[in-house]
This record gives sequence, C-alpha cells and structure tokens, in this order.
Amino acid sequence: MKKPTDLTVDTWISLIKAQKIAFSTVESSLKRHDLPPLNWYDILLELKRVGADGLRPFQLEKELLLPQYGISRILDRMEEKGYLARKACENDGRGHRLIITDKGLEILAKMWPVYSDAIETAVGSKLNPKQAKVAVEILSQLID
Amino acid sequence: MKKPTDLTVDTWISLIKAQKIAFSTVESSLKRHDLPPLNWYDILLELKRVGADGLRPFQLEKELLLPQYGISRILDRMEEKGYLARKACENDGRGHRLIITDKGLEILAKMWPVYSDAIETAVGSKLNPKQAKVAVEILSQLID
DNA sequence: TGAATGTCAATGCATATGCATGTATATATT
DNA sequence: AATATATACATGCATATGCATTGACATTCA
Repeated sequence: MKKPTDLTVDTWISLIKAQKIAFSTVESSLKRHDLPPLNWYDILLELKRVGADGLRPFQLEKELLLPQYGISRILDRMEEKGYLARKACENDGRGHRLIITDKGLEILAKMWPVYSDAIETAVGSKLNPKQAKVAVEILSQLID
Repeated sequence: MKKPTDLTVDTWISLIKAQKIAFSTVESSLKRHDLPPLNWYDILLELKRVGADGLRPFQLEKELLLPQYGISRILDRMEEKGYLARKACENDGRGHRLIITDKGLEILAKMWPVYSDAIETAVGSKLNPKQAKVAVEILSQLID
C-alpha cells in the first residue's frame, strides 16, 4: 500500500488538531450555558426541518454518522427531557417516528445564539472568506 | 457579538464531518488490527522522541490536548500493558517521569504501518499535494 | 520558619459509550 | 403458508469519561 507523504501526515495532524480545538470551544461554550450538547442540536434541527412527519431513528443515524445504539440512547435522554416524542410508526411496526416538541423547538432556539457565537469564535474570526471557501472545498473532498 | 456567515457555518460543518470520517477510518482500522487507539500512539511517539529522560504527565497534557484525568487513566492502562513505566521524579516529589519500554517501542512499530495506511486512505488519496498544502495552512490558522 | 496558596497527579462517583445480543417486525425464499 | 433471513430498535454488561475532590509535594511571602 502507498505510504502517505509527510505533507499528508501534516494534513492529517492539523485536521485532527483543528477540529479538536474548534469542537471543544463550541461544546464547552454550550456546557457553560447549561445547554445540551451539539448532537442534540443536530437531531433537533433535523426534526424541525421535516416538521410534523418526523424522522425515523435509522434516518438520523445516516445523517449524523452516529452508531445505532448511540442514537437510541440519546433519544432516550432527549425524550426524557421532553424535547421530542417517539410515536409508533403506522406502516412499520418495528419503528418510530420522532417528533420535535414545543419544548424541543424552544431549546433549539436557545441554543443557536450560543452555538453560533462559538462557531464565529472558533472558525469565522480566524479565516477570511476566501480561505473559508477553499476550506469548504477541500474538506468536502475528504467527506466523499 | 458578530454572527457567523453562512460560509463560516459551512466551514464549521465540513470541518466536523471531515474529521469524523477521517478519524473513524483510522481508529477503526487500528481496532480491526487489534491495535491500541490513536491516543496511545501519540503518547508513545512523544515518549520515544524524548528518549530515556522521559516526559511528565502534565507535559503530555499540553501536547495532546487531553484532560489531566484522561491522561492519568490512559497511563494506567498503558502501564498495565507494559508499554511504559512511571518512575519517581528526583527533583519533584509530586511527579513521575514516563519512560517508554521495549514493549512500547514494539507496539509503536507495529502500529505505524496500519496507522499510515489509514492516513493515506483517509487523507492522502483524497487530496492533491497543492490542496494538502493549502489545507495545512488554513487548518493551522484554526489552531492558534 | 511556617501558613497560605499553587501545582502535579490520582480517584470516587455519576454518566456515557462500545460491543454483543435480544426482541419484534418485515421481507425473501421454498 | 412455513421457514429463513434481514432490518429496526433497545439493552445488559464491561469499559471509558467528566467532574469534583483529595493527597502529596512545591512555592511564595509575611
């Protein structure tokens, strides 16, 4: 197998490090404000987007790149907090539809200002628009 | 506080996603080969670099961006596996020096081929050198 | 010197995660 | 239809992590 160049290794290292720093900036800001973690935000946002129809857990799994059992347990906690409801699925007895509640919409709205400030701090303030554009292009290439 | 632009948010999202995918590619490859996780590699590599003098846990903490208690417990496991030794520190009774063992050097050597292949798969094969260079530049800016 | 404060590292307890498996339902095969 | 296989989701158990605190030593400063 082809060995990575030093440049490739440097890219890998800076990717990991940059993400770690940015992520912990954002996550810890949420925590400081007594708000739920990022995953919860992502889930709630997806659920808000699709509205009353809701989504099935396995759809979230694909969207959010989380393991099945991870989703299952996050949903437990979110349901317990009243941020979403699991309703039986009519056409598939195995599944549920996940519906965001009013309380879920509320917390989503509360999270965004904190979340967005942190994104600006961790990313926006450190790159000019041209760099950001290039970053999106390059990082997207790592995604597919 | 300044709100992030859509471009900034896109950058944030692709950063998180790209890292998640690359990281899990690498980490799961190590796991498949019954090798220790990435953190262990980083620690062992640092220890190898400094040689017989060893390093103190708090130095690793800064280097690797891990919490103090995280380090402490990783070191427990690594010591248990015989990959490193904690020796009392002569000039500071609170601390230890961490010394890599032969077994540690061995596992490090075993890990690299798997690790490097995975880096090549996750990063090297997806970017041309010019892009990699730009990526390092931009990501580095997120680090300081 | 010795009392107060700071630093290094470990740990008890609560919570989260990974892995393997279980339960229920759906789909495919004969 | 009966059986085998696949999919959706949950969960028991072991392990890992986060947080707060402790214990041991170092440093500062009155």
